[in-house]
Amino acid sequence: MDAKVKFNKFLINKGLRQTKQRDEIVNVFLRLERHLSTQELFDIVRKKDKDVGYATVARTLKLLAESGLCRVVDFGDGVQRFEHKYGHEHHDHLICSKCGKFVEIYSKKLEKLQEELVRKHGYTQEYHKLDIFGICPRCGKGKQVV
Amino acid sequence: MDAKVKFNKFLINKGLRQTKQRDEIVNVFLRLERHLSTQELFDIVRKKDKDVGYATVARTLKLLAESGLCRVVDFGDGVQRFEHKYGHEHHDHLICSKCGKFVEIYSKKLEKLQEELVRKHGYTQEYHKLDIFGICPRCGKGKQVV
DNA sequence: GACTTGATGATAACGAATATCAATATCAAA
DNA sequence: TTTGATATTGATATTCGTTATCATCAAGTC
Repeated sequence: MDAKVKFNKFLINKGLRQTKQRDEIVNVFLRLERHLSTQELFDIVRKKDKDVGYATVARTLKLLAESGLCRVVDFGDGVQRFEHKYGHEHHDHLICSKCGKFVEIYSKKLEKLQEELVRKHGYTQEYHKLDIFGICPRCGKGKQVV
Repeated sequence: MDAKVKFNKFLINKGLRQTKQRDEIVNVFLRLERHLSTQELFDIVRKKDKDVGYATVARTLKLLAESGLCRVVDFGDGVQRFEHKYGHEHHDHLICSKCGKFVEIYSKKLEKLQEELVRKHGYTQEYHKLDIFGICPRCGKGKQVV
């Protein structure tokens, strides 16, 4: 199912309305394949349409998360960022602590191990969040031979 | 080396001073083997001594983190919490998303796998943070048979 | 004991997320 | 199509944890 369709179904299911602003915001978000903060998305949307407020962008991102189209990522800098989720494989992040550049990482083995650990403690996993911080090749160049 | 001694060495190394307030705050923190927010630690310290301000507790926790005695944990609720690090094995967290109860988890295999992943991308790992959210046995009881 | 300079406490400033509210738009029903 | 109940909106106020400010105080050196 198309992501946009899924969102609209979500709205109807919740008794919410489809509006011009929500359409615009969701369209822009879905088109951009990257992590965005509320402010960043607001700035982009605002360039096309002066009639969209910050609050509406924030509210719509919340709805997008609720609907399963995106998820919140929090690298601990106090800013919530949102990334695509629907139609995207789960992944974790490897973040350069110097320049902030990150890559998405995934390992089936890792996931399985985590699941095992959870079961061992009697928990039922809902989701997890693995952020690895390190130095990227570019930032580490010339620093050491390892 | 005793944790307290290590902290005092850290202070001297940085050209900082040992004060009554820092002593008190560090003592209380080291005695309590649990995660604490600035506010929580402040409340506890304040009960013993009315002459310690919130700002000093916040500043001291920052120093404790810098000195390697504690680390910041952030479960994404907007509050920084601090946990012991010195003399404690590295571990990750398995958190109940219903009641907030958590257990510390550790797996050597998991750590190794992560290290491999990092190397594969040409990064040099500094640290990582794995939080798994799920339902704890108590909260999940009677809900489903799985 | 005096002096240099870091430390302190109270509180202001900050920043992001969220709440508020009057005006407006949606959409189902008439 | 018009209407009306109510969800939505934009601007902004509020909230809340963290951080900065600054006059006063105290640690540690001489």
